[in-house]
Amino acid sequence: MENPIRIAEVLLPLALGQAYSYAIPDGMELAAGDFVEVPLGTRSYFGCVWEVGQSFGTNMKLRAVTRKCDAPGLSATHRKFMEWLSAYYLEPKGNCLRMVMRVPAALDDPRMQMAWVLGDIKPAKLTPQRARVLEVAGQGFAMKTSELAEAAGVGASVVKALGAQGALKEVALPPHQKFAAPDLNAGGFALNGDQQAAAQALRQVVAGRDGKVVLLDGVTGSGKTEVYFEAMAASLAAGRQVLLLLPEIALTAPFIARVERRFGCEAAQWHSDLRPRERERVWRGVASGEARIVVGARSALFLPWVNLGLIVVDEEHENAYKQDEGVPYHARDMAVLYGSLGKFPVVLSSATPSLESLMNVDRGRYSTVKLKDRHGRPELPETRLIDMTAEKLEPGTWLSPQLREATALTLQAGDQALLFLNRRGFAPLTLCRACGHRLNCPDCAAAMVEHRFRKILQCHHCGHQEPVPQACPSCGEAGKLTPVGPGIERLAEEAAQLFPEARMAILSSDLARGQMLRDTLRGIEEGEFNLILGTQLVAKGHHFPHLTLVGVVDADLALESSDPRAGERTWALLAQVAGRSGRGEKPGRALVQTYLPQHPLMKALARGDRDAYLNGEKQIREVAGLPPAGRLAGLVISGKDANETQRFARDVALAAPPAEGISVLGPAPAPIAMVRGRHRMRLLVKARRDVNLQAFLGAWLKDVKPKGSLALQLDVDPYNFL
DNA sequence: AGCACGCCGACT
DNA sequence: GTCGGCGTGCTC
Repeated sequence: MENPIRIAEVLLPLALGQAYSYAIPDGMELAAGDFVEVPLGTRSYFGCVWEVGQSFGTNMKLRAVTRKCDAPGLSATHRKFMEWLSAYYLEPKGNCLRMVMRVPAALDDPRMQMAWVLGDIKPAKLTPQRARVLEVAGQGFAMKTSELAEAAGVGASVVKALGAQGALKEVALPPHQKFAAPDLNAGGFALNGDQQAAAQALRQVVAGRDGKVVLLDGVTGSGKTEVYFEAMAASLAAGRQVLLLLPEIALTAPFIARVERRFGCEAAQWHSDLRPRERERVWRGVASGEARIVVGARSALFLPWVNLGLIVVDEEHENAYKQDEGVPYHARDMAVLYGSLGKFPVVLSSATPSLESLMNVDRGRYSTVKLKDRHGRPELPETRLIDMTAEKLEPGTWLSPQLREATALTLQAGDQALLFLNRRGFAPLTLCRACGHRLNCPDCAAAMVEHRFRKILQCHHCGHQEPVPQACPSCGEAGKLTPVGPGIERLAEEAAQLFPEARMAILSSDLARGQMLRDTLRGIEEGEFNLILGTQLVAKGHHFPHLTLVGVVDADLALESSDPRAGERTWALLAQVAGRSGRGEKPGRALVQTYLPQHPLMKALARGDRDAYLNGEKQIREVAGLPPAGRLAGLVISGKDANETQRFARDVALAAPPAEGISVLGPAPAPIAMVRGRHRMRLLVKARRDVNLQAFLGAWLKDVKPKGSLALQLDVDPYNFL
């Protein structure tokens, strides 16, 4: 009998469904969770030990683990989380692990990390690429080869060549700055009675350490933030890490400052546009347990937590929690799953909770804590519908006389008014009046949207842009192209004519970003502007204390989608926008322009009756077997050739095994039938809640192999019907 | 994800 | 006749 060989089952961050076996060399101690370096094919990869075992002389000759990384290993809970994630979304385990291992530099030995700064010598030949590298290096940050190359938009060889010439100098990176421990007494808030009771309830849940989920349900201005801060404090006091998830983190500087004031320490931030060095610092800080508070976007869930004690999901109803590329996961659902695996609580916070969460409360799976407005105001300000079917508007105008008059009076009174239209650009559609031709994206089945401020036509699906043509590209007639329908820029034109004296601010994601956006928001808060025009951006939690009138220009926009959650989303959006008004001293009101004044959603909105709307919506979903009463999975089949794509989609549909409680609908052209030159067909799987949807999908799709340009994308619990 | 191995068009 | 295009499939 030969000696047993010790074997490490190593999962690699690649699209692989299972771990690969490697021999553990003599003298190396490995445990499950450890990060290691292993050879694969001709290259070397970092991976994670999934299991260790031994084997008695098999005939398979194994390659050996090269190195054990210094980084702390992945916890058993986190590995279990990856297993569940993989099983739930039917995604290869390696792809799930990849979301954890997106920071390869964090696995390198920190002592070995070298970086470049500007050298003393000028390069012999100054090519444009080299100039860009030197410009980036001249900013004074020491950067690693790959970082510098990426920042300058050149290959790594350019950097290395400059290094060899002495134009760049190699230096050892300074150690990362440490994350300080929180000071829980740094900045407490005075809580009112309601808040104290709510905070106490959350503290008890945190003390329970058993994966409970609490829905914190209260309108804007009820102080949910201060309440969940107390839950975070309780978890921190117990020595654990806390994660605060936000739907998007681009605009949250003031919010982060608030977190840091409360806890007297730096909050680690995690989002997609962190600099590589900071990304590495946060990853290491979380892995070592030193970073105690992380405020992050959805992907922060996959940081290598060692001691996570609480996740707070702020604005839990937000669609931004759903990832649609790569592994299509929902961060709110995965936070709940992680909590149950790690036996720690999860707090879901919202002024307009998702039907999913409310139904989980009904079923007794979640508990709920409700907060009333601190100033005794009703949930929604006084809201009135404007029946647009009865209005006779001049062509090319979108503001009804009622809304115009109300806006004028508001401005006269020295107050602020907000006109909300959830559509970017000038006009969503451009037609030729001579021949009827419609300006479409060359690569997508979608109209080009005119952006007049930037003087371009842009496709909102692939980003393609071109200048606005003078003549129709189809019939050649000049001056006959006509914008059709309103966007926020066109509304701004109308408003500027109606209210020439107004100090107008326009808030749209493609017009204002970064510092400019922050300046505009501050200007609004300080009363510098009195007429605000905005898209979705204005619904997102900004505080506009002088706002007394909100006008919704087209309340029906979001309802037109084929998505089963269209109504729910419309409600959340309209309630949040309407709720912007009357947050200061003076009461506010909302005027809502709609062509569907008899729609149950509009009628409930006018009465400020959230429960009536939600109950109606729940019934609709129950009857139709739609989420959360039933379950869905979406399949998008795409390919370069229309016929081939259709045929494959039909074959896939026919291959579906019959199953009790499950129906496969389609194939039908996807709502956007072509994107980036790829034709798209869609299948929808509808399942009863009590059947195993994953087992069905797994059995169905295990033998389906898209060939050539064909691709199949599975989306369990789809949210965005594209 | 890479990277090698494969089979069809424009070149010395 | 080769060089190389990138489609397909494998990596412990």
